[in-house]
Amino acid sequence: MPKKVFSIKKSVSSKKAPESEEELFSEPSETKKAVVNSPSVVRAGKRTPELLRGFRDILPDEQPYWDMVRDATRSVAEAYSFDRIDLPILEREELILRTIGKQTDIVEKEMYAFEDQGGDRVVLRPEMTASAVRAYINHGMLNLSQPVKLYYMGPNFRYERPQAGRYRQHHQIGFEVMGSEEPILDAQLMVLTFHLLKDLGIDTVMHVNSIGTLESRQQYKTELTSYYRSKRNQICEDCKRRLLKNPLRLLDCKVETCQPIKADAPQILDWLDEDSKNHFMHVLEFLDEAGVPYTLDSRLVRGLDYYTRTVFEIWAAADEGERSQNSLGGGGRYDNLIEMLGGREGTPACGVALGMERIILAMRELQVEIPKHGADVFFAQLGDAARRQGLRLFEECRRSGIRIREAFGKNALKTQLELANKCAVPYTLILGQKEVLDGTIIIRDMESGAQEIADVTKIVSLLKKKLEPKEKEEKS
RNA sequence: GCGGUCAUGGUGUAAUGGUUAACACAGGAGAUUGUGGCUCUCCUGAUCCGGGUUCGAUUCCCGGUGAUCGCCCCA
Repeated sequence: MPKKVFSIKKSVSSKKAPESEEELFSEPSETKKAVVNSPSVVRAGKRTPELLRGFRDILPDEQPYWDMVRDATRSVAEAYSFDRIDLPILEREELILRTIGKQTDIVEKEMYAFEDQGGDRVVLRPEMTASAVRAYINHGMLNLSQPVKLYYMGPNFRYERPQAGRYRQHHQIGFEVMGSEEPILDAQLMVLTFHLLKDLGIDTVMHVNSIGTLESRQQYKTELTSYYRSKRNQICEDCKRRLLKNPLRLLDCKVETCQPIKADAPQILDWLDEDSKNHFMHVLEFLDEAGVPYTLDSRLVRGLDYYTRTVFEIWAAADEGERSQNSLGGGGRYDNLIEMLGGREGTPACGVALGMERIILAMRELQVEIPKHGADVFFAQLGDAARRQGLRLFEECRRSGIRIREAFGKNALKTQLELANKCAVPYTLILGQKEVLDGTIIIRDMESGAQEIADVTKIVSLLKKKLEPKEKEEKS
């Protein structure tokens, strides 16, 4: 339930009697006058609504980073034979409840869930694996050649306390492989993740673990729980809670006093069933072969209930050893999920999800160079006649592949040349009244300042000729 | 959800219980209405919101909101 209906309310004193808001919207002329005369209320009407907490605008400045991440993702996905899928942002609440596990924080307190006008319980998706699996089942993808490999990018929503690299709306990149339990596929996910991030200038280390099947994990949980029960009076409050709610999370505790207890706790690897153990060993072998740096992390568990066997997290190598909170991504195998959602029984799958904001944060910290979109030519115009021709001339250039910039919004030639300078173009075209009458145009070499007058009808081919040698230089 | 720190133009900083809240960058206009990279002039533009203390609050106090860090959790 939304707590506040009108954002205006914030600017009006929230402590005033509730009538004050009534006054704003109701008629009585005397009180209305009084209210309108009060400066704070007058301003309140004009106040710009603020961004919702944990939400943000991605401004033009930052877009080059996003473009770079998206481009790299597409190219890696294509290379590894993943097909793009776009999934809806709104899903049935049931889908998420059956997927993530009702006990998790995500479901218990972080979901944007509500009833729509038709009475359906819906949620803004908190993650995308559930949707991908649903789509796999809905569209009968089990009839395709297996495994089905899908990738996607898009926003997710979690009502959490915002922090650096953590937002209520955040974006994820995901890769899912459905319909095969070959350990090489688990490894491939990690390999492609490693290389994707490397392409983006981030060196990473994979943290890997196996949490076995549901059955073997259950046995381990029992063991772990009884171990911690015996130490119950020595552990922190959070751990006491975890003990009841989510025992595997005990292994995540960072409290000093819990560390020795944690160190002696039973290890999940000792409780794996034979098949899982085998599977895991193969995964590690493949990783070794692929040269992906990883560390075995027997305390890595992952938050979502649907994981089985392989689980992993990706950390920036620069963050190793530091207590940076944010992994760049994580994933694992979910061999039961497809069946749990009504798909064919025993259909195995695995996947990985990466946080785009976190990737970009890491890129900024590492000062990764962003490729700039250069320009070849700037078009400067003077006077109405020139502008009229300008639109057509501009389009002609664009069509023939010349990267051209303009500033039709400016009049002064001086200003336009300043902008041309900022664009770092080698040439500027100057079209004024005189040139329009003569059917000519000026080409200015921005480096030397030399100008020549050209026939306006031949300008495109002339420019291309001038630009050619420069392109060759750039390539060599 | 809990705890710490913080909040001044678009950005980065300064200052103050008392007249026009300063500076840099960015933005806009201009330096004989047709020429950039240097320079100069002018302009736009801010004390997060609400309440309290006070003759007077941007400054002090309280509350809210937001950001940030840690915890929880997670991408």
